[in-house]
Amino acid sequence: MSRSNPSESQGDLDILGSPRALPYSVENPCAACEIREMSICGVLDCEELDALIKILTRQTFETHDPIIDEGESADFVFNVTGGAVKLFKLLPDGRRQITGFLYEGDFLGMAMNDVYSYSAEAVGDVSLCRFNRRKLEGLLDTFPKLERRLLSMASNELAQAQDQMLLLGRKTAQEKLCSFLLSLSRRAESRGYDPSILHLPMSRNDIGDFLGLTTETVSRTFTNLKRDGVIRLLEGGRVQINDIDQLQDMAEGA
Amino acid sequence: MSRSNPSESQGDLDILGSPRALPYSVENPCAACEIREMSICGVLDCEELDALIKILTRQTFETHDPIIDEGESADFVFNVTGGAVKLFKLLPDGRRQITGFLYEGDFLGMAMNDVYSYSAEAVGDVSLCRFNRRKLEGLLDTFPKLERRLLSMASNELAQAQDQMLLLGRKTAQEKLCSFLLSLSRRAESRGYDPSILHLPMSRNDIGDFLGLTTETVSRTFTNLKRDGVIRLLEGGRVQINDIDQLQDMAEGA
DNA sequence: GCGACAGGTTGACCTAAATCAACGTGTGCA
DNA sequence: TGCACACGTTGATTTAGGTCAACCTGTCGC
Repeated sequence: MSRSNPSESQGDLDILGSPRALPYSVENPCAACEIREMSICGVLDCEELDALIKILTRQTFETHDPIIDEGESADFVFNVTGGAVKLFKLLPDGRRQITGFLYEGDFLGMAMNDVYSYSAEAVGDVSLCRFNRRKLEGLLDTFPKLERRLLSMASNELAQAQDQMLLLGRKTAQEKLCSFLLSLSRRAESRGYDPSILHLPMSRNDIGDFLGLTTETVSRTFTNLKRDGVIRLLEGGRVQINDIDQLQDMAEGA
Repeated sequence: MSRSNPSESQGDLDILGSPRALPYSVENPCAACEIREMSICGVLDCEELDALIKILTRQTFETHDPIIDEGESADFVFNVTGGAVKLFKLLPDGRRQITGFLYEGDFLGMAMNDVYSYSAEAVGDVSLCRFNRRKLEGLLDTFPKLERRLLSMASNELAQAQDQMLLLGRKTAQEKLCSFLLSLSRRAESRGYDPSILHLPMSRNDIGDFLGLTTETVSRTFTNLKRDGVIRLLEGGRVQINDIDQLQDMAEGA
């Protein structure tokens, strides 16, 4: 797929409803959306979803496709429905800081003014729901609980950002990598997956740019953790954690 | 003043109103509050402020007084009305990351769940308005514009946090310090002060813990900037910026 | 008036992580 | 079939910033 032309399909053309009489209108794919409960849409009920779907477009992206570019007019916000997305900021000479990875259910577009304050790119195959930002803001007046949900998401993101500052400013390479693996483990657990088997769709370079390290240091630190029996590298970019409590201690230098 | 007993005065006992017939109720000190416009209270009008003042307590603190402690039950949120506050997180071995400095007009308590996710301490003399969190949350239903304001503040804080991640993860000591001075300059300008004269109420050690550096490196970097004619150190912990454009370039490695 | 102490600066030296470099390995395309 | 390229690993060397130590200044309490 071309970088400049991700596939789009208008939500209201994308009729996937089953013939059974669902409690939702069959024209609304949101009703059947598997990740709805963990995303912003989770606070809305059936008829409210109809309002949401009118302002939504579905999109898909492949590895390295740009999703938004820092500095562009911030006309859209997104809901990740599948795959992983990286958010990053660049310095003029090309140094890059990844400020976060988003996975299914995550909302993209929280921290922004008129213009995107960071860029976003697909890590592997990604599917999104795209919303016109002005129209979504209009819905906030109609559905106060949507606003409440956004506020609580922003609050969580802020707490996460503070943890990341502690990591970037004060942790060693090993503590950084352990913290990263631990956060993936916690996320897996909260989504009902096995917390000891992690999927790492991103490259070593991406991990480095997230943790404030180089590719080489990330690779060496993985090797050390493997050697010390803390983790095992499985095929397919997966990692097995042998002792989560130990990892927790190592993440805090305890 | 004792660390454990900051002075308190109930807002509704603190009658400061002038005898003139103000458009506000004279019993409400918020009406005359100089920093109201830049804080959350700025969105409320006179009678709405009356609801706010019922749930507010004024407090003052001195240097090094703790204001909140990470892990404590998050029962209160605060509005800084004077002085500076530092927010920080600690690792078990004492390493510290300051995640932000708050000044007058700033809101303290955005990113939190049941429990404070960071600590806060006074930098110099501080005055605050303290709100019962549950009661303030109750007001959000009554005044939707208060909620909108909080969301936009959270959004700004998030953007700031992302800038700080770029700084901590990818900038050199000199770029870090220049970025810090530049952000103080921008804040001064936005508040109507001279952007080339900065007040630094915090210690070199605090600056180091904010920028992910040691005291010594901060001190040496100040010396270098002075030597290169970028800044001048004035008495009273103030700093004069000689060329803001140059500082801007140095902050981004351009 | 002075002794203790906190904060700041500077110097000498050290080290964690960066840089530079070589080399695998897998995958997709000619 | 093979070769170009992206990605990962490992080794040798460098370096930015940390650590350790000395010293200076101002100030606060006695």
